[in-house]
Amino acid sequence: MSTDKSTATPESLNFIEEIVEADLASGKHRHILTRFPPEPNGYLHIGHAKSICLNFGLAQKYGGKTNLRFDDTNPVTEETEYVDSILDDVRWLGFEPANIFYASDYFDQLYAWAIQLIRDGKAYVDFSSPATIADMKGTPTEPGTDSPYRNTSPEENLTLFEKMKAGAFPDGHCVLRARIDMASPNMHMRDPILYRIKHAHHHRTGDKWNIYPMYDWAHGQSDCIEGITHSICTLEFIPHRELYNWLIEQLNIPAPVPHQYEFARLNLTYTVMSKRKLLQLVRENHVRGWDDPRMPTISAYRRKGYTPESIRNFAQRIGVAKRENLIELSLLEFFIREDLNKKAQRRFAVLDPLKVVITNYPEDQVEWLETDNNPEDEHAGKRQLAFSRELYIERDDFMENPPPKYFRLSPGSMVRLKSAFIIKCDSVVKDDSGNITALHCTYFPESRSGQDTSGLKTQGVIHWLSASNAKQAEVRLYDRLFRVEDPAAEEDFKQTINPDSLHIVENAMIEPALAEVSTGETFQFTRLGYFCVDPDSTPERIVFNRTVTLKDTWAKEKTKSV
RNA sequence: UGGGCCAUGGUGUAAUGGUAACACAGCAGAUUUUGGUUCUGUUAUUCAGGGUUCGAGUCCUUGUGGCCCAACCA
Repeated sequence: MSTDKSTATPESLNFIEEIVEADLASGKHRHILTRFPPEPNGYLHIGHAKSICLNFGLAQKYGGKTNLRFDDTNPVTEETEYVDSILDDVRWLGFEPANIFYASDYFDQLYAWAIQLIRDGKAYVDFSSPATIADMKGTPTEPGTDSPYRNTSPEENLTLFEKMKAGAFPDGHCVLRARIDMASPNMHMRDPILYRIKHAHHHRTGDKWNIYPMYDWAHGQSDCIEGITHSICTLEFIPHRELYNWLIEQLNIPAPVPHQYEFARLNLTYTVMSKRKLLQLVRENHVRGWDDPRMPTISAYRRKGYTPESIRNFAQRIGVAKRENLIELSLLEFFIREDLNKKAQRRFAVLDPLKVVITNYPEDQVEWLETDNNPEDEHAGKRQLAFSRELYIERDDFMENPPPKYFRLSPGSMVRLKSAFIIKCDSVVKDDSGNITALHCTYFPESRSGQDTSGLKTQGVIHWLSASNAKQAEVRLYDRLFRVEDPAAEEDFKQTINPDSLHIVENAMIEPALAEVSTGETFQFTRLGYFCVDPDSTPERIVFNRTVTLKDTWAKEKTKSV
């Protein structure tokens, strides 16, 4: 459904769309081909979602295609488990790659090209130690120095490289370097390493290779092989672009060659996004796994109850630019509320039950009252709610000494039980320690929802459950994982972990209608928030995750008065 | 401090030399049998100095500030 707004306002393009349109208009490219190139060494996060939406979105908008390419050039960090999860996540977001490729598909071609470079005197085998190579690299303000191996003849280099490939040398014994410029102001041009020796098992090529290409010697070349037109990556790769272009030039690839463009990665408040930090959270058990709903991974958002639409809308809204940014989490939450408000059926659940006895209601009577499944969706239908003498309400929907503007129950006050009756609180029942254990109320039979002739008015409307009909469930309430807006900026981000990021309600009360649900189903618990059925659920025990709370202006009001 | 990238409300993103706009957040109100939703109103922005121009967020220049680059990671 396209709104008038999107078509009426003149369309503004992000800088990459402008480039694409210019390239299409000039005839440089007839079709575009983008790629999403994750390294399969971890789970995808919301920052990757931005890149996925950008790359696939561009292709959809301009009639092109997008490849998924696993950048698997480092066998010691990469695993098939990650490959599978990445593909799942891309598809869940709603995108289907035109092709699924692996950088390792191109190892033979890369090797052949390396030989070409050596023959042309543009690459050499260096036996210097890692420390020596680092020393010779110089510093950003001082030029580097030439390696003693820099002028080895192409013939000898060919032999040496052959031996590297054949496994004649142990790990780290030597490397293949491009012969460029040890005095370049760009550190990446100071004879970068192209191949290193790793006698490691690769998740796809097995034990075939003893040498593996570095990122710079795989990425642009893979782009060439696939015919990528626009190779889009994040800002920190800007210094690599000169090398990206240089390596392509040396290979005499026919035009048009791919071009690298860079955009600013996504940062979210109260979130860390680096794979290293996320891995740490998992390894050190600060969370229950990669898909723990407190994580910013795509699989975690899915488990938490986020929809693909909400994430795509979010990605669209935050835009694409080259400026460092820190997006407020509230924007992401806005999009999931917006989506779920239209889609999620409403149900009653009481997380912290307080018993209410309707003293003027017959002991054994149960009546069924009708309520909307979703007031935002006329096609969502209705359901029946059991009403009886003993009910549960939310404990914080009652206050013995209410502050001003408190619309809920308090001694002597009245409140509407949603879709049911108005009740009045007559007395409070306490145990020996003074804890409130129940409320005695009376109801007004003529105030029945939809046929109210009582003439009574209440400001407050609360949800409730018939005690004898309610079932139990586990409900997991999540809060932000970090206490500070930008945990990555801290000396130690783990010091800012929020100790209360997970609150488990073992015995929440739910409508009987919620007893039969399946994993992934999403509901709005009226007045509480959106909740999603967790895969930990069993037929005996349903587990819900809170996706996001509802906006709560009363909570805000409370903090104001304090 | 060698090189590079960037600078617009609280947060993001537009405005392509011609009235600084959109979304979120905030605030106020209306509606509401969810303190939800919806609707209305509202606060608040061009890093600084100089220059070009009838006119500059935009072009030039000098500063300032932030980020990136010295992994056999990607």
